[in-house]
Amino acid sequence: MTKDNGKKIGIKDIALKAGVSIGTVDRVLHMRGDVSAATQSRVLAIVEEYGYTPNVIARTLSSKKQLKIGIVIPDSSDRNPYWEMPILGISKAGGELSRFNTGIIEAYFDASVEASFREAFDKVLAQNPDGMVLNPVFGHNSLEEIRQLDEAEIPYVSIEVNVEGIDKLGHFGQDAQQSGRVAASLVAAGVPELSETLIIKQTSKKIFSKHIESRISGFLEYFSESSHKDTSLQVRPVIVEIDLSLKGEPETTLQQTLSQHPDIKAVFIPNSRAFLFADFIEQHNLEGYFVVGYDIIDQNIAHLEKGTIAFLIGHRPHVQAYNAIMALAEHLLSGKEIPAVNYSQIDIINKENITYYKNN
Amino acid sequence: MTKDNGKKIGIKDIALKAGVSIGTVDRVLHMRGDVSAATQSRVLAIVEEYGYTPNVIARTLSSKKQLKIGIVIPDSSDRNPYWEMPILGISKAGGELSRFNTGIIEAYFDASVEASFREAFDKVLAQNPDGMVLNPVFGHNSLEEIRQLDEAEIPYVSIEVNVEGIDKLGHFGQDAQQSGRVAASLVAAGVPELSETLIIKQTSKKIFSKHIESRISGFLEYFSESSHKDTSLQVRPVIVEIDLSLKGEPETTLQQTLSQHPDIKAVFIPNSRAFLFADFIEQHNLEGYFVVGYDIIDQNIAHLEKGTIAFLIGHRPHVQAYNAIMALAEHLLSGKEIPAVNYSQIDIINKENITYYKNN
DNA sequence: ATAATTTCCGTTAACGTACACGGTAATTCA
DNA sequence: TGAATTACCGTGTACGTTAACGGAAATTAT
Repeated sequence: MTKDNGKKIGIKDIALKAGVSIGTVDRVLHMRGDVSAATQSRVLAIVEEYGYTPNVIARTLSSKKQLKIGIVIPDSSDRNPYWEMPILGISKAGGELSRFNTGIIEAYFDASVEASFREAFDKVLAQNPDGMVLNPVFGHNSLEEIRQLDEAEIPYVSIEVNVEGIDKLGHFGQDAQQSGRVAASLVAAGVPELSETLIIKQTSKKIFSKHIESRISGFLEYFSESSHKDTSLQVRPVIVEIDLSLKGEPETTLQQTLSQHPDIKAVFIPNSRAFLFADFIEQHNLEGYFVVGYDIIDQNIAHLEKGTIAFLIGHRPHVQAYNAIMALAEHLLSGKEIPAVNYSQIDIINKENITYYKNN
Repeated sequence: MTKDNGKKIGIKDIALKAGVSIGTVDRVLHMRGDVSAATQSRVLAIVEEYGYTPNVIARTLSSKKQLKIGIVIPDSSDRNPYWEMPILGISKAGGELSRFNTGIIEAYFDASVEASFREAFDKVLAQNPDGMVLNPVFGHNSLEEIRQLDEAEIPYVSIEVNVEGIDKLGHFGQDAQQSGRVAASLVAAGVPELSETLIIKQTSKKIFSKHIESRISGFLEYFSESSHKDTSLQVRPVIVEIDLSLKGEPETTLQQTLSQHPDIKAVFIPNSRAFLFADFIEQHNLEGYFVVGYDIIDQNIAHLEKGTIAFLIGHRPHVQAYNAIMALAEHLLSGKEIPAVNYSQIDIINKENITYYKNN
């Protein structure tokens, strides 16, 4: 299709071939008008034929205005330490992009207060970003804000939460269902005589936590499959919901549940709070629970190293954020397409390989 | 230390502050001489004071000569499909670096023929690379070649095999000992009543396979630790060595070993040939072996999905190659330091999470 | 003392792109 | 028909750096 005779073609070459000046080529390339239909098509034909792509380096050097990428994600100062992770990816991306004269505008919101999302969103939008990265934890409730981007023709990508029906360039997240299956496979391999399995959910009306449900669904799906039918009969999920905002929780519910279900051997916690259960069994000197949780945060790491948690599932939130930003930047800088769905890897982590997952 | 009043300083600003022309600044920056000691120190003082770092973008655009990074690694057309993996990382790095006007010169050698290393090495060296990435599988036997780099003052990094005593900028590899421990931890968790464990080595006199030994060492170490003393008594490693170049192997040795040791439940294969054992037990309709192997190559993936292999350990050879090249490029382009040792993550892979490890 | 070198340094043209600014035709208006 | 638009396009400068070129001053040689 495109001619690939060695060198890549430049705006100057196009001008030469089309018999016009580089100014004219620039005008058609940027659709700034003032070009006759004839020359325009002539230039475009050459662009097409030689597969011209702008030299990002030269463009960066020339362009005085810096590209701005806005980011709206939950605050890590929140009680949930999970939100610290994407920030690492943001810094990394910011560092690499700074030399391309593109800056990052970040604003954080309280994931438990819906109004704070709008606030952070507007704050970023006010600075006229050229593109945005969102973690729309409130899902469809934030549609009104997101629509503004469509109107202003600001391209955006989402991370973590995939909201259907919005006009995003792409989504960067996890395959939650599959990660539940991974957790299940570890339980299946690690607990020889499976009986009751405890699954702990967290009550939270606000946040869009579809992926928590998907993880559980994947977990149960695994055992319901033909190849594990023999074990599935014995899995007997015990699903409890705990409202951490209540005083005395999770103590009360855990104590009650464990005494009522003495056969529980495996515990699956489909969110980043596995350490709470681990804290509990540690304080009560309980043993013999095979605990599988999510996310590489300090509290979980500590228990992994002590052996209270057997496995953690990770999905690289920092890489998700990094990839989202870089993909958006590449799109903005050189028009590269972004795949609709970008799932990150599902990592299996235990005491022995945690070391190399810690700081990146 | 360095002044950070907003804008980053440029060569022009330095010239202004020092009361000289940009030509002079450029001369001291590049140590091209023809500058009096007085002005030189004056310029350097300002460079120091304002923490000047060259603009890589402008440099790339200006510099007519392209940077060349040489790569010498084993050939993937060899019988060992493992060597295909780093190549993926090389292509990725090559793509990203092409816009910085830096090219990659690759040469492959036969990992079973020592002379071929010298050949590939010389081929790359003849093209005067500005830096090199080596996989010195023959270890100290290649010292003679590597010394040439020191003499020619060509910086280099190593991947996979860490040869002591050479003046490399850094090494990109795996913590083989620790990955053996990871394998052991999976066996410990997955096989309830451990007894004899088969460890299969491959005879090979040529290649520098220290890491294979380290993997085994890590594997055994895990069970010998206090916390697993109870099980360790039963692990009883059965280590066999197979020479694949012999006719009838590995069939003969495997058949013999398995019949002699009926108690074997777990099999640890510290190289990428786990699929050979899996092929064997599949053909003979054997069951009940918990197989842990290395490397995400097609043959292993197939068995992972069928269940013949329980777990694979991965260490991202493509990322290693990618990181090595990028670090070297950053060093060459902007003088960034390279850590002495860079270990990649140790991935635990089973049937459920293999999907997202396949194509990257 | 004059010529021939050195030593030291400034000027300038790239690199590929962006964009403001003029300028020349063709067209329309009076 | 002459003036005022409009449509279209070229020129020039800038971005930060590299590096060739050349020129003035200082030094050495004759």
